[in-house]
Amino acid sequence: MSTKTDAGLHLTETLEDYLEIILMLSLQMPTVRVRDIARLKGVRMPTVTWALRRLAEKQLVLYAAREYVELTARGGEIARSVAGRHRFLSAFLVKILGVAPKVAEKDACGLEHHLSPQTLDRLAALVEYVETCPEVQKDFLTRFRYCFTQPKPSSAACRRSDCRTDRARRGEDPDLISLGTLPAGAQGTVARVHVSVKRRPMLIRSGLLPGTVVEKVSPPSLRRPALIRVDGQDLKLTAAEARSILVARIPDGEEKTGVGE
Amino acid sequence: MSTKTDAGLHLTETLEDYLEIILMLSLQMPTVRVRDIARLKGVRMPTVTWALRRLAEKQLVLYAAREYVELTARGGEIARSVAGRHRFLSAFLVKILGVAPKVAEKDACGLEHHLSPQTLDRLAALVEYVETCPEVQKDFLTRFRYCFTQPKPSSAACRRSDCRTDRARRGEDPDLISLGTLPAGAQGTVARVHVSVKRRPMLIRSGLLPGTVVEKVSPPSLRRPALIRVDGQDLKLTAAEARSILVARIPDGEEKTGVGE
DNA sequence: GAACACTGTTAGAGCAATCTAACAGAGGTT
DNA sequence: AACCTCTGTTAGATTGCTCTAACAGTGTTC
Ligand SMILES: [Mn+2]
Ligand SMILES: [Mn+2]
Ligand SMILES: [Mn+2]
Ligand SMILES: [Mn+2]
Repeated sequence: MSTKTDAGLHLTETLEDYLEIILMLSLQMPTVRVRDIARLKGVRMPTVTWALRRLAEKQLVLYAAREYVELTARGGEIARSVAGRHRFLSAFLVKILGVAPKVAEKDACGLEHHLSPQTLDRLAALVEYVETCPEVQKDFLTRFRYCFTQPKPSSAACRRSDCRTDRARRGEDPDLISLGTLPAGAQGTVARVHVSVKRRPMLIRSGLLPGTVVEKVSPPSLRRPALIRVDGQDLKLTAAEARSILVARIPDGEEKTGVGE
Repeated sequence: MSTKTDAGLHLTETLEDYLEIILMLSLQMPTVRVRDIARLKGVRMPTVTWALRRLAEKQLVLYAAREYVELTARGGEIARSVAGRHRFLSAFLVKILGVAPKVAEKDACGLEHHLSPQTLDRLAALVEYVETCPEVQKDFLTRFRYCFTQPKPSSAACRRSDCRTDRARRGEDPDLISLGTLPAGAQGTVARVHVSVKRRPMLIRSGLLPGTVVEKVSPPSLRRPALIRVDGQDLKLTAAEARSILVARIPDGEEKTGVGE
């Protein structure tokens, strides 16, 4: 029964968070006080007073000075929607991706304000798919963890004749090639960063994300460090890292220019 | 070679966006002008002047009044990192989730500022896994689309003896039960919202996300509309919808209270 | 009943990010 | 030389969100 009175109501991240917090508190305690909101949000009380006035103006809370705070029907609707996205995202990060709960909690609370209905729907679909489709579900997550939680990239755990990553590293995959063997001047799009769990986040942060176009600068070698260029930035990799990063080679003549629109 | 001079540099979303835009422009044109930044960001020129001064203070751009703008080494590093997240997220939304490119573009630009390194790493891992692991990859995305793009929930496309969703709807799955047959007063966690592509986003937005605890209010029936409660909010479903929403039943005595921390 | 503790509001300030209006420089036109 | 156009800056106002300092109400304690 979502009344279509949405007309031009733009809530800022901050105000959405206040609504979410008021909902949380109203489920935990009989009455919601300014003090509790302030504590949970990590701000001072006058700031909460300010926010409550804004929310009351927009008819999202019932608020009179010095009285308890209550969500209106509309406010509760929005609060539940924000809280729902928060809970869902947090669960997705922890249960599917394996992010640490505390980090997931914080990220979820930042991300929750930037998901369009369509993206939310599709992300929910992915989770439903992974968790209910038998062909995928049998051990989708188990294998995921198995392949991405090994401390060392070439640990025996992942040495399987049917593992595409390993086959590519042995040069047996027609479509993937390691950065070690990619010729100088050639380009590829990153497909797999199969390095130690320790070093991975650092490389990821340097821009080695799946789909990123990289150019090999140094000549191919399995023994020597490799120099590559990603988004116009030079990056030096150890020989082992270069061997463990797999790319889909871009044919000569179809070179891409970094960040292009 | 990321110098660890990160010490206490908190960039706001806005300033990150300016850096990203300056990088884009510097790759498209020989010199970056205030005018172009303003146009791309959708703001007026004085606003850009203001932003450039802030960025220059933080040593992220080289900027002198009336001169062309350039990223410093540090500024370029951050800009590439933001642009990388943007590109990656956008590709994830479009290529994996199937979100419309325009929507994906906008969402990505909002989400890019709220991903911790760990979450980014794990999300990248998921993409690498889906795209390179043969057991999963063979037709992971094909099946995903196949199961979630059908206009009608019970279209023949998804009627397969081994499809868990269909088995559950026929009452043959031990762990999943439809909201139609869930008894009054019983609780379950949403596992699958298998309704028409048209109606799905509306239900999703009403809070029917995977993992959400719902309570059945009306008695079980395959023919009559169902009344359920999600996060303390009542929701009415058509009989067909109720039959197509599958939940994992929560045993009596282990009831959960909505949003709890 | 006076002192104290706790909660919450008011007043006033500051920073981030945006706008409009007005002005300044630089080049091209007549 | 005078004028026009394009670009960019300055100045000043505005909105959102936060703070501190001071004050007000309410209840507890001695
Ligand atoms: Mn939030
Ligand atoms: Mn939140
Ligand atoms: Mn952005
Ligand atoms: Mn962006």
